[in-house]
Amino acid sequence: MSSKDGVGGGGGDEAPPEQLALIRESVRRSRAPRAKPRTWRGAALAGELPVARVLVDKGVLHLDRYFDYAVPEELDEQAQPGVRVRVRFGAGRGRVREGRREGGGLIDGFIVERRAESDYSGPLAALAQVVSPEPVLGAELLRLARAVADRYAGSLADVLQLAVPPRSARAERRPSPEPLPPPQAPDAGSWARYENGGAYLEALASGGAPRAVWNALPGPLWSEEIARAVAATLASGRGALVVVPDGRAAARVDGALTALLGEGRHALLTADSGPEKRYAQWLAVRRGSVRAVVGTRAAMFAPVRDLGLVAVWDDGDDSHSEPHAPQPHARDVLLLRATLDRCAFLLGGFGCTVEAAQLVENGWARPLVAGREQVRRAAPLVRTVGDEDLARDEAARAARLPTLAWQAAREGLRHGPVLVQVPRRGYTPRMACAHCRAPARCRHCSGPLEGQDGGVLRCGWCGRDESAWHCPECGGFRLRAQVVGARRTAEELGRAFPAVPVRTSGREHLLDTVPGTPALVVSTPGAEPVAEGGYAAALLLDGWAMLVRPDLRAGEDALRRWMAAGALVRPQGEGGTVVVVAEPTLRPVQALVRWDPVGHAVRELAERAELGFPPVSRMAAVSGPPAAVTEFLTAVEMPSDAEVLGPVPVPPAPPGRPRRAGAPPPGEHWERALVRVPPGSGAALASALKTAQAARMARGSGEPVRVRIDPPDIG
DNA sequence: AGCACGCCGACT
DNA sequence: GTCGGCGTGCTC
Repeated sequence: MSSKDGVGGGGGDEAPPEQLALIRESVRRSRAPRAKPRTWRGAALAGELPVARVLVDKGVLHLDRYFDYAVPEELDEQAQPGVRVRVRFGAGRGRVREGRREGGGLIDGFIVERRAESDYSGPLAALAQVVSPEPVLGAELLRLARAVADRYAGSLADVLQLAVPPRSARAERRPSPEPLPPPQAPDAGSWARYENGGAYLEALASGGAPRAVWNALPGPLWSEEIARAVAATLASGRGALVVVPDGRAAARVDGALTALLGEGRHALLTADSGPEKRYAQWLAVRRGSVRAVVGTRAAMFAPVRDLGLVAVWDDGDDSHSEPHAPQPHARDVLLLRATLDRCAFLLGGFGCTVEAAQLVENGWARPLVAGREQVRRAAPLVRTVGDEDLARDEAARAARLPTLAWQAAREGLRHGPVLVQVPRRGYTPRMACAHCRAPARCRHCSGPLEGQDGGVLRCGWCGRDESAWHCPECGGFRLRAQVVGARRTAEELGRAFPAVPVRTSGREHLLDTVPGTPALVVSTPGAEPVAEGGYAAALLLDGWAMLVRPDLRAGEDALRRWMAAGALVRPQGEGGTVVVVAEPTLRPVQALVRWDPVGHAVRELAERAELGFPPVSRMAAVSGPPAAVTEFLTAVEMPSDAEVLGPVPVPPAPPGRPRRAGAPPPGEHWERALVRVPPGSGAALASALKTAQAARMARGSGEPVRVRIDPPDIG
């Protein structure tokens, strides 16, 4: 602001449009049932549809509704539905100073509609500014965001923050490329290996909306198969959207799409590109220049024109879960999109989540699977090393590597690279009973006990020393380190096979691919590089450690990670072998041996239905200080069939790692209650929680509680 | 969250 | 009278 603007306050012609005088008194007296935007003196308003319905960009729940603003004549043309605007939004009826009304500060928003009248019975403030004429929030995206907000008991503004990227003026100025005409429909290619693969592609190409849960055969062809599904959809004249868990998977699908369709027909939306480039890509999609998108979870909202197909790859990967409020899951967002847009749906992976099995079970989607013969042809041979084998195995106790694994590695190294999967450190509790392998927990806070240099145990959460541990399960008093990290495993293997190069891939040092020459590749789950020509063998070490987590998903998750590694191994017919160090009687281990993730998920689903666990019933977690949680729960008008479990104390967050939403701040005691409803009452539960939360926020009373629909980590 | 409104007690 | 305490409720 220059100094001359500050004196006298008489901006005259140059006054911004919102600073128009309001005859305040007359408005207050009359309380007309319909606000006429004409209550603004001297304001020349838009001739037609002078009211703009605006979504104010504040995430707070009690502001989760639209506000009407008057459209000044000079903004008439630009103030179209979907554009970003700035409006005055503030308390009370505003101060009137020097004949000029000043509301609160300027805040951002989106125009959602232009109307002839407002049903607000008060004077309307005028739009302050149209930020840009680019209509970024279309009707379909708005409808989707609304559905996601409802489903997750969150606010529309929060969802839009995830769905609409921040503006970059430079990216908007750049014209998007001319759209290319639809490509030819591809042939079935490797989809022919699946029972209904060809039919699925044909349905896509002819404009249909088939919904499928696809259990992908092991091997590298999955990304090409996704590309074919996209191409078939494009051939029908519609758009397609693919969401994958990480940048590496996105790059693979991107490569497959480029190979199949050439450049220019699809956009890659990942976090790797900077904000400006990202927005430019997003705009190209919104403008219809690009009809297909592949990306990581933020791409789930990509405004693809005339959507014909949504696809998710590996929905069990937790990076599909958005960490920002209201924490929607890509699978469920795409499920909503498929329903709202009546488009095709493809949920694929090497494993099979319980949610995926449920979609098939309740008839919403159909299975897209290969026959057993094809599975046998593509899958590696899986062998197990259980406790009995280990007990007999003197060598294993000395070198930590069971004889069978040793042999498989040596044999494999004669033909190519060998993958060694080691659970990530910190993924599991660190010490366990040497006898029954129950994780050793702190008797005060249930945190994981860690070995100290001096031999004394210390709790990883509360820091208390433990000098007299004994196992509460079996009474044993000897401990063993649970998991040996990737680095030490690599060192040990390096000594064991001195002639072979050892490479490691982990969160820090991600290897993308390794050559097909003999090498030991030590990797944590999810970081496995792809080997040229496939691995000759894979050793899945400390498999039991992945299964002892006190989590509903431990079994499903372990199986998913094993299968992801096993899928990189050559087929059995080419000598591909997987050795998993885990009890062969356990259900996930058996499913791996038979390479039958769907059967595992179906059985798991039946069990969850029986026990009333998600996803068969819907759950919500309410966490916060004990008094606040109790108070909140009594305030919620629960659906009649809701059931409250708990509350129980929430263990404090492990120090060092960033605190997750739902965990108490350091030094505070929190509790968490779970609310459970049977199938069909999920929407009612979300709505009840949202209403109660809104009322609570509006009053600003007491300490805040956190509400999360579908909490991922219920023990 | 801010912030104004308004209904009560103590003051010039 | 009227100044200002903070409890309540609104924000177009």
